[in-house]
Amino acid sequence: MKTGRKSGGAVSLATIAEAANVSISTVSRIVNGQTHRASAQTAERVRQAIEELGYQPNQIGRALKQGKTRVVAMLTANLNNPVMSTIASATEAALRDIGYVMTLCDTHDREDLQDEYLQAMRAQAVQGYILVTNIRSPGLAEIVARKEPVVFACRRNPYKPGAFVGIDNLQAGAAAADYLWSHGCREPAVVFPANGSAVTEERVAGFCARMSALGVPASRITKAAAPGNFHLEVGYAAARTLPDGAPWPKGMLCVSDQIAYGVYRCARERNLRIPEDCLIVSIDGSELNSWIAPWLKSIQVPYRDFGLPIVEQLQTIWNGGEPGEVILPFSVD
Amino acid sequence: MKTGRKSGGAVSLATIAEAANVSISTVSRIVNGQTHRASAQTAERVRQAIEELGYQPNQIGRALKQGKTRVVAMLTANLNNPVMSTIASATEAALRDIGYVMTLCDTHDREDLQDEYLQAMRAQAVQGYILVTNIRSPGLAEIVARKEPVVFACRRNPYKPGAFVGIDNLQAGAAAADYLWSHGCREPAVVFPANGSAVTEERVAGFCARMSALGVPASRITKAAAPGNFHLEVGYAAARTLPDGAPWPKGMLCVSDQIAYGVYRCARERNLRIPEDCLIVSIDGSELNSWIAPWLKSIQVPYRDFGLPIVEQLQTIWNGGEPGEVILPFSVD
DNA sequence: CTGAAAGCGCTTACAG
DNA sequence: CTGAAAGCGCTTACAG
Repeated sequence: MKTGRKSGGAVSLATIAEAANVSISTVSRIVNGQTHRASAQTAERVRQAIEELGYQPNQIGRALKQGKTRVVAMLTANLNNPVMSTIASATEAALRDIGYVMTLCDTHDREDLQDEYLQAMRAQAVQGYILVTNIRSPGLAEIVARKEPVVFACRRNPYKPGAFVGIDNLQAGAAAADYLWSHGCREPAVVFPANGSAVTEERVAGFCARMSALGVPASRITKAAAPGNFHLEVGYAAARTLPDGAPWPKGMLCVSDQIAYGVYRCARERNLRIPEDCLIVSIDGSELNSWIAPWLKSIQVPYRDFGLPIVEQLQTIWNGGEPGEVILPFSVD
Repeated sequence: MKTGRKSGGAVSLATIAEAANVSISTVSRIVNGQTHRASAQTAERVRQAIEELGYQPNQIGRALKQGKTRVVAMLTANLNNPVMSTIASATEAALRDIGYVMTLCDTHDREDLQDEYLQAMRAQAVQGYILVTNIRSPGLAEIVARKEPVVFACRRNPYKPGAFVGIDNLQAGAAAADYLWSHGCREPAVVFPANGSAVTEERVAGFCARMSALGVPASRITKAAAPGNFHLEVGYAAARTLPDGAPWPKGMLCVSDQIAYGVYRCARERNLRIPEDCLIVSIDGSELNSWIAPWLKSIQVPYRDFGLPIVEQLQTIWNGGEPGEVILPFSVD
């Protein structure tokens, strides 16, 4: 009886087959749970060999044959933003539950990096793409045109309607307006990125529309904006456009938590007390706020709950279905 | 002349070979840059076909043949911790620069999840593992025993010496002691996880040793600890063990930024002013501090610089070398 | 119940 | 300079 194992070689189906004195086909079937297609004896012998030799199926071989890698790529604009890392870890857990692995790429909001990763992931033959806060890019356009399975989170597919998980940003902006209004604020400000995405634009629009409905015309809303991709710096720079010396508006919407943090820094530099001098509302609801940003009122977006619907959308696409939009509820308190 | 492409099939080497009327071998060589091994004409014809048909090499086929996937797995305890996400994004960039892809897994500091991911990554035939803040687990012990390429960051390999990237935690603790001492603190406190890792233990030990050398005996150092994995909550719970009503120590080392945030919450609840009532020093130096935690003095660990040495260690291992420890400098201001 | 064979996409001696 | 062939580890009709 041979040792059943080439020295140095990894443990493969062939190793097990030899050890258990059966064909590769038989081992394969048993490994894949088609245990009833073999005699109890054979199955047992194979199981023993697997146990003894510590066999684990090589997914590369499997992937090549089946054309399915069980790998999904997530591209995100900035891992250091808690919004992204929360979505990432939630999605990863949901994928793991269905036996998939997630590869995570940080595009730094750069078109060239987004395309580079898209291409690298394609070369890895991933089975799907998840774009969290995408930007337009030739590579993305191509992926969409090729009808690859792709789900968008936070920001919609910029090229055509399709799978999306997010919140109603207009409503979130409106909720911020309600909150400030109910706290007596009649001349609010709104802080946002000058060259912002649809997301921030909608939040601003929803805010202004609701304020208007409440009797506060757009002319009485101070707009503070600044260019840039990184919201911390955008918030800071935007706040600095408010006249120094003059009092700030009594209430303010910052379109993201990070923007609010940036504004806070500026407020500190100007010796303003938050929230006494200016009530700041933002949208995101990062977990960290309750620990170190108690001065911030942040509308909670359930990013942790994005994972499941994202994966469900992916499955819908894989099954040939037509994915739609999943709009999750935010909460104000 | 045929169309050169099976309908529905993906573009493979064979597609290109047929289109350019050469053998698969030839296309393969050209794709891999062995362009001098073909005539200029042939090379040109192949290049054209590749261009026209949009061919991209399938890494799965390549991986199966070569036994190299160009994928590396990173396992991290908690993606939501900025420390981890910073290391992750830095490492990913460094890997990308050498043509590798990184898969990121969040173990939530759980032994079972760590092992599950280790196994999944092995099945994906990754070429190496990077463990950021590992914990002991049977699967990890096995990986180490099998001598798989593995690099540890922050926490050392618990099973034997080897590749490691981190800082000198004893010295960092000592630096914190110096800082508090130089600010007049003679009866400090130290806050840490009760069942902490070697990292936090060393920081505490370094702190106490230096304090002792400065003439502050261990008996005059208040120890506040609490169990748990999540430092925010650990810090909060530990701070609550300090007697309410009584004044806090004038200075305090929190072994991580997150611990400090937890302590801060408790301080707020007790109407203490930070840093006026208690000067808090921590170790990590997260970027966010300057924005929303100006009250915190944090010793900076250059997590962003971990990426390169981590990748270099991996390369050393791949090349059969003996990796050592890379100890990076922290900075106090 | 079981096995031989083809083939997924690629690389790599080897032969010409 | 170029191609035929073997083989990486797996799955899957197909035949017995």
